Amino acid sequence: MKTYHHGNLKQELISCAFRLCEKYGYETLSMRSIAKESGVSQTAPYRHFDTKESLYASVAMEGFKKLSAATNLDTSKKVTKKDLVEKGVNYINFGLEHANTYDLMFGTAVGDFSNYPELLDCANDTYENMRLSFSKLSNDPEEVIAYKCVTLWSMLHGLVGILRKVAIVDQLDPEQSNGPISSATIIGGNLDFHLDKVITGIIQS
Amino acid sequence: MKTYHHGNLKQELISCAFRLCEKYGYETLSMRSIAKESGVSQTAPYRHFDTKESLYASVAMEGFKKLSAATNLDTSKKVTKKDLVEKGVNYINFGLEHANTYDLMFGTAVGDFSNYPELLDCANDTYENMRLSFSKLSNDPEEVIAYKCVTLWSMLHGLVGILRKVAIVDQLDPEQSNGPISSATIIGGNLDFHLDKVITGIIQS
DNA sequence: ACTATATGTTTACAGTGTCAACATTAAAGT
DNA sequence: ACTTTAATGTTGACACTGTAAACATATAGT
Repeated sequence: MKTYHHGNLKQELISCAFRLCEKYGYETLSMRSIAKESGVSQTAPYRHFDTKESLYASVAMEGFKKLSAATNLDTSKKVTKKDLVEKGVNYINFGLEHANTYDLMFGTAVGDFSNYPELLDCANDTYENMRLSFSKLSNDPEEVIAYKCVTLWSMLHGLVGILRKVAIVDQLDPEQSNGPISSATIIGGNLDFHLDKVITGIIQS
Repeated sequence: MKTYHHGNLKQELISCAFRLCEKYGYETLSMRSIAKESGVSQTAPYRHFDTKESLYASVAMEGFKKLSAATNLDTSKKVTKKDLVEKGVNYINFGLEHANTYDLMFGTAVGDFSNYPELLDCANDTYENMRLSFSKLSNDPEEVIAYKCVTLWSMLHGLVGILRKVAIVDQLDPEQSNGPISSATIIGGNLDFHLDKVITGIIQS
């Protein structure tokens, strides 16, 4: 049966947008297409989202929740280097497997997170957990922990970028051995090993 | 005097787009506005660029040229750690000062660089120079050098991201001392120091 | 039951990328 | 030098976009 009021449109729009984003990238998203996909009139979404950006913000938030779920450690228990490496691998994999969503989360689609406090909270959650993890791992003073967090997160975030678009290197000539070496060749099959090395370095720094 | 044929429209369009991109971000760019700004009809750009993306590609290329100019070392001379740090600082500063252009270069605006070989070359130039720099600095085998490059570039690229949008941390509660520490506080005023530490770590790895 | 509010629809507007048809000029071939 | 051709420009059109305004209907609070 079809009612005038949808009942759960907001959530439907978000998950619909999320789905489309994952598949085709956020740049191809349109308010109208999402509305149509949700079986509702073109402008219905505007009862729930002031602007397209605010829809983006909601989708990004979903992304951060999933990212947190994949990377957050249980900081009430003991934390080991191995834990960190494992979660680091998860981070990279999230970035690669949900590339389109990752772009939405870390790109320019949502201009200023502080306009969306809930999004800001979710986004911070990842960092905060990382901070706690590091503080469980050692007795470093606060600034050192912050330094290590920033370093690790930069590393992970940068690596996702490099391994994708910035993997210019791979596009060059993957088989030619005298050219620059493919980052995927180095890292691709050895992500664990690579991250272990990187994280070890950070911990000891 | 005003001639029917512009004479140098292609270059004009690129530099016009570049200017507008720097100021307002690539997302606000439109073919039509660029055409108008260049004093030419709406569809004139299509004589020089098949699609908007291909204009983006040209603008991104300009960006990579400037980035290279700011970061590339003279690899015919001796290379020191200090050189690397200096260029690393330049990289970060480029990312922060030309944030909008940086987004265009490393975001999703240009889907696949391999469709624009010249762009690909320019983009690779940065990495290639970094590779040469590292190889001048030590006698590491090729894979190790590649590893170090990837690590450093990830670090730099990630740091730019973190220090901008991803500086969620800073947006939280900048003055509250028990909250997460501001990445800008840690890094902002001490970029040289931070990078020195990071690069030292990478070199020794 | 009555009213206010939340949630939907229709219609409309200005702006977008891009295509097709046409106009003008510069370049190339004779 | 004259003609043909290709390069470069303009006009007009189309389907699509974000989003505002006016209107319709259902739900919640009194």
